[in-house]
Amino acid sequence: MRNMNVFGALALLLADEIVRSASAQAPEVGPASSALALLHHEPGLSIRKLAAGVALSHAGAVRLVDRLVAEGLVERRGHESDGRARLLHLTAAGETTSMAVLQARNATLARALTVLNDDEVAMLGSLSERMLRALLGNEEHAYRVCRLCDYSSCRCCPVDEELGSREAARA
Amino acid sequence: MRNMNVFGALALLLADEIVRSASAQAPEVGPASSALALLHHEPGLSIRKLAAGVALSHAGAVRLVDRLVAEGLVERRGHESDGRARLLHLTAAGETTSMAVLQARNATLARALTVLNDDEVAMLGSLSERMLRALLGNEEHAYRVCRLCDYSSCRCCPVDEELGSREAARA
DNA sequence: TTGAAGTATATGCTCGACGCATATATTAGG
DNA sequence: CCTAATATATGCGTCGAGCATATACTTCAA
Repeated sequence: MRNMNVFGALALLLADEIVRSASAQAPEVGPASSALALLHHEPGLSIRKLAAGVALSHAGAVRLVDRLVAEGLVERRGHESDGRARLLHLTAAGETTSMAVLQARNATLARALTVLNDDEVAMLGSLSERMLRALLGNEEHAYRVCRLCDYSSCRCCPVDEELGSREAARA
Repeated sequence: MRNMNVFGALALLLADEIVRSASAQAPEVGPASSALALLHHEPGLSIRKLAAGVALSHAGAVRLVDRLVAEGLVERRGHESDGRARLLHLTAAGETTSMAVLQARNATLARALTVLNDDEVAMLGSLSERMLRALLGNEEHAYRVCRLCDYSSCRCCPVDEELGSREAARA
């Protein structure tokens, strides 16, 4: 019970600090930093998917993109075959800001792990991966979970693997 | 690097789910659930301390308490010697709601730990405690970190211990 | 080919939570 | 007592969010 409480408190502390440090690099607090990170990972995202990834209503996502476009960080491009769709892309400035967001998140996590040695980090990673896989929901949920992840440094993302293996299990 | 990413994603997932499940028991989303949990742990809290605990401005905390009072969950009592201060207390209904909030948080955490055996939970707790102590800031920060903790089931709270040992080290 | 239903995005409107600055009440110190 | 400090409350404006609806486009069927 005490272990559970301690772990829960750490999760809250870390998540707060991750979100805080990440959004300090974005033009506004809230979901903007997640949006920039998601667009870095998956350029050409639609508004709908973005809305799911940042846990906003569709209208909220439209307004968020409006603001990011006004800031010069994002641009709406037309879809070549579907005239309704807009492909969201980061501008050069958006890429820079997005990298700063990811960097801030990584620094926060790295700071937390400094008190552990390599073996302990590996152990923590292993335990975390099992919990992560067990708690993972559908694809929309996966978007939200990885909304601030640094994909470029995450080989064999367990979230993707887990979704893939479930898909395979259904066949 | 992969371990770090996985751990960070898990922290985000867990914190989101903890906050979501806890605030589902409160009359509104946002800091209300934290306020109820904090008041359960420390009856007679002042508005100022509450504001720090839920990361709100002073004015925001006043309005939050206004709403909780209107819901019949909290009451403002006068301080016996200081006429300025108000002692915040949970009503009977507030206690009930607060217990539901803590219960929801505990259930979420328990669900995450089901994939680990006892030894692994102990290991996770040990690693978490070291990170928690290292990342802990001042007393206000401690209030925020423990804002959803179930103190009644957390013997020897490492946050209190850590703050105490630092105090002792200064003497 | 045309019309209805479905999908993707955008907007009008309103609400409500928040913060800043300020006001009120009370205490403490000189 | 008078001033400064402390604890709480309020006037006011801002802004992000959601609901409902509008617009644009695609798909499918008759």
